[in-house]
Amino acid sequence: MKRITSRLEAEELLKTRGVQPTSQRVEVLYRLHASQRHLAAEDLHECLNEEFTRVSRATVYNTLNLLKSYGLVGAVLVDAGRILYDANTEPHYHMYDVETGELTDIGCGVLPPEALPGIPDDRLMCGVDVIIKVSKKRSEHH
Amino acid sequence: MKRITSRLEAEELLKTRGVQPTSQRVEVLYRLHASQRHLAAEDLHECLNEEFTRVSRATVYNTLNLLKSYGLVGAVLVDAGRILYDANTEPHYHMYDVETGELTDIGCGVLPPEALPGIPDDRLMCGVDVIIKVSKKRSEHH
DNA sequence: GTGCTTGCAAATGCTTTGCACAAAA
DNA sequence: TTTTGTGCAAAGCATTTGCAAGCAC
Repeated sequence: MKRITSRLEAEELLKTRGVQPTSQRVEVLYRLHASQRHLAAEDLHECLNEEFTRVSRATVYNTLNLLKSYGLVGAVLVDAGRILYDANTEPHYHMYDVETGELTDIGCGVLPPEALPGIPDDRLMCGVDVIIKVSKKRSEHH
Repeated sequence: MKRITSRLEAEELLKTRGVQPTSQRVEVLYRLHASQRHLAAEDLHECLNEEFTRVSRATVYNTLNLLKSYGLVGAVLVDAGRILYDANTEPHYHMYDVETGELTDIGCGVLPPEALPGIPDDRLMCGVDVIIKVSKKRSEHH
């Protein structure tokens, strides 16, 4: 995937998609790419206000929703009530470590999304979310 | 999949798994199977109190968590902050209609979970959640 | 000046928790 | 009697929303 490495690139990307590149949007998009990880809105809010920047919580949430609606970021659901955002917008899968909470990308090379089973003719696939849950040892009750 | 069709069967199932079959647990498990759909805790709470039964909200939530921890029900995340429960505990995928919110099971016949890509040697796969998002028409910005 | 953006604080919505009461082992 | 389960109301948390102030074109 093409990862953004500067604020300038982020700005360019926003422009080419017709999104007004405000400083907050540039910053959110840039930081998500820079982090190389999957971040919750709250993580981003913290990390943005650590340094110079000052972006409100509401703007972080709104910006992430906006970016998502333009397909500029991806969203992953692992826990209920917690959205993780992903700079990688190409089709791919996720590996979620149940014990550590670690979330890693897995390329979908060997298993392209088109290979997935039976979508009705009158529907268009508009995304596939795959989360492979793993752990070090099998969890068994008692 | 083996679908439970009576409260007696639900009770038996709980017993065989070592879960004390209280009337509330039997009822929750039975109703989830009977509904043939994916239900949120809130849906179940409503549907349980429509008829004779009287089960508190907390008990519905606690019971669903308990059943899930015993692998007796499955949980599906489509929206953030909303867990849908699934009587079908066999490996399978889900088709989620982005427009209607409809969630349908898809068998994983043509694509067994074991076929999924690169899980590290030191990890055991303990589940795969696949959600295929579909819509009638492709959503595009402007 | 008009229209989009931002920030704050309040509201929302789903889920969890603490604690007292009830039931079962 | 000791353990386990239930119900209520309150708390928790992530996210959304309403509205006023700020910017940009």
